[in-house]
Amino acid sequence: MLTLPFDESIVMTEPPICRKFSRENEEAKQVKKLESCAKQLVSHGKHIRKTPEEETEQEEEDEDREEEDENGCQEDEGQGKKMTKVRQERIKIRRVEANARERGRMHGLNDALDNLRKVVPCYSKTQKLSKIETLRLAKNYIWALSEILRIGKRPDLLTFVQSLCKGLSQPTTNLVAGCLQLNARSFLMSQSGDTLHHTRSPYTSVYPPYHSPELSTPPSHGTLDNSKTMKPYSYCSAYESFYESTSPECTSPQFEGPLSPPSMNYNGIFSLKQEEALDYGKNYNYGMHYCAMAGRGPLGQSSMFRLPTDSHFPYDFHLRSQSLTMQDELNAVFHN
DNA sequence: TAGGCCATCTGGTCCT
DNA sequence: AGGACCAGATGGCCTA
Repeated sequence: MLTLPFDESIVMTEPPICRKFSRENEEAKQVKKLESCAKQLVSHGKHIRKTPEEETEQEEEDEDREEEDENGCQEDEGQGKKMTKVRQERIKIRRVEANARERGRMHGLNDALDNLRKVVPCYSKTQKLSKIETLRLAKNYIWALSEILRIGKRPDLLTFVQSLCKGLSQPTTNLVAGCLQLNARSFLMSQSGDTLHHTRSPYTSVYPPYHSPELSTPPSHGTLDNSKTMKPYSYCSAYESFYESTSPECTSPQFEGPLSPPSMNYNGIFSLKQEEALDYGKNYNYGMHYCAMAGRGPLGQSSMFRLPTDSHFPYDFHLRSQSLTMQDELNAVFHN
């Protein structure tokens, strides 16, 4: 399905993700503490037995093992108390070790999730998608790309975004939308200010890197620059380019700081969640509204989705009057 | 303050 | 026996 070559070893061999938060530092401390505790317990329980009492315990333990071998169920009779003590200690040791392993396993799982976050079309180091939303978005992304391969044709912009956001929570839908838009801005800014004449199709910023000759290699999972390499993901570049020159006041911030997901009117411009797929005729209007507003938000990202549906978009007439031309241009760009 | 998200602990189960 | 995996319980943190 997904033909993008993906070398898991690249992911797996990358250095452990630097844990930035104090809580994680505390966690690391706790891990070390517990591990040292476990080692102490292990060494105490298995190796360091120099006192006569401990040697006695060891002997009794060995005897008990022999007795268990012979009589199976006599462990609690006779010298059961000391045995229980030793066994309880061993059980504690195993429990501590198992806890450490479980922590490590969950950290591995989280690292894998972090890697997954980096390859879905919405990535921020500072505001991560939740685990469940990451999985949902990844599933949608895979599905959408599979559909592209199956159909052999690039879908309509909004159809693609709808696919991405299907089943996501409203905040995540907002986040993805905002992320795409902001990334588009970053992408445009990186084009040396030449926002109207891309040297490559905006599709290269939307679809996986293998669609772009310049990005023909899989994302480098092992570098610290993943956010930069993934930033170009955007489906809105083409739309934005139409407004860039006429909206000098709109300078979307880089998608780095804590991103407060734009509040979105559910019935409004970018209402994607749990709705039936819009037909292509509607897509245009939705796309225009969304992107126009995204570019025109007087307060930047946080306001880009807030206009109610019945409010008059200031450039509505402009859009309508140019709709056909722009649609043609968009089609030319997106269906290159 | 309630709810969401998360990390951790824990016991059970399965596999080697 | 021991490790991996899983799911439930619990408590902390954060945000609306």
